[in-house]
Amino acid sequence: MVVKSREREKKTDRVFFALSDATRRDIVTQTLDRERSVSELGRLYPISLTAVQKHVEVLVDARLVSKHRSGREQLVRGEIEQLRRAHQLLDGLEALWRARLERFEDVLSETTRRESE
Amino acid sequence: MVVKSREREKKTDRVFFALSDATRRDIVTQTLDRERSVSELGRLYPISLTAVQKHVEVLVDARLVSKHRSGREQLVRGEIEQLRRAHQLLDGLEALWRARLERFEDVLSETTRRESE
DNA sequence: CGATTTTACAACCATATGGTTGTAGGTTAT
DNA sequence: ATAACCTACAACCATATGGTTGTAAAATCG
Repeated sequence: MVVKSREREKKTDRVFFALSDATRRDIVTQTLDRERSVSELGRLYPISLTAVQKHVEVLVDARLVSKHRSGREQLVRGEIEQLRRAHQLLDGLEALWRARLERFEDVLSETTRRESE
Repeated sequence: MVVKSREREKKTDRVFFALSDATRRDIVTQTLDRERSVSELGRLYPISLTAVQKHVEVLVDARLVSKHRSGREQLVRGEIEQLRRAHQLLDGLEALWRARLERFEDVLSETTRRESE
């Protein structure tokens, strides 16, 4: 049985929500490739550094990136685990759809068989 | 080259945003399995029917479900295409991460080779 | 026909979101 | 040392979100 604790659902909410903004998706892209400082990220987008900082915080809360300080810089690194969870969730939904498709195909072949009798 | 039109990005925003709410994810689950009327969905959750209607609208805008009228009922059906797009986007991100991992492993094996010399 | 079901939609409300500017405190470089 | 750089955070603002209740109009049932 699939367990859906409220806590787990909220975590999933945060992951999908974090990915629902193009700037944040790009930050994930950049930081999965290699670590970037917050100010480096700030130079990539036409918004204030504060806005970028907030986007990074949303991603940290969703565990899609992690931060660690190095001198005066805060380095951001993309993390894979929650992406995998989201991936699995989508897999589950697609499996449901395939099951529906198969039932539909069964009915169709039944009908075809009867028609050819 | 990956083309990122603003229109496409907004579409992606809507898909991930629609999936960032547990009730909406459940509606997708239910309607991928089989069609459900809006009122039928309304009975599944501890919120008003109006709230459920709004959730369905968000999902329709994201093209994660479609609606068609049958008599007085509005039937909702889960759609697979946008789920697949989201799936592919996650695949792309995971591929980036794997590339980073491989570069890291290369450096590591270089180091190991030198150490054993 | 009259009652019930199902949907639609407006109006309202509290809170969240995504952006801004301004202030300030560490860290590094010249 | 002092200037430049990087980050943190408060305060503010407009709009979006997720919920509510209430009203009303089709469609179906008995």
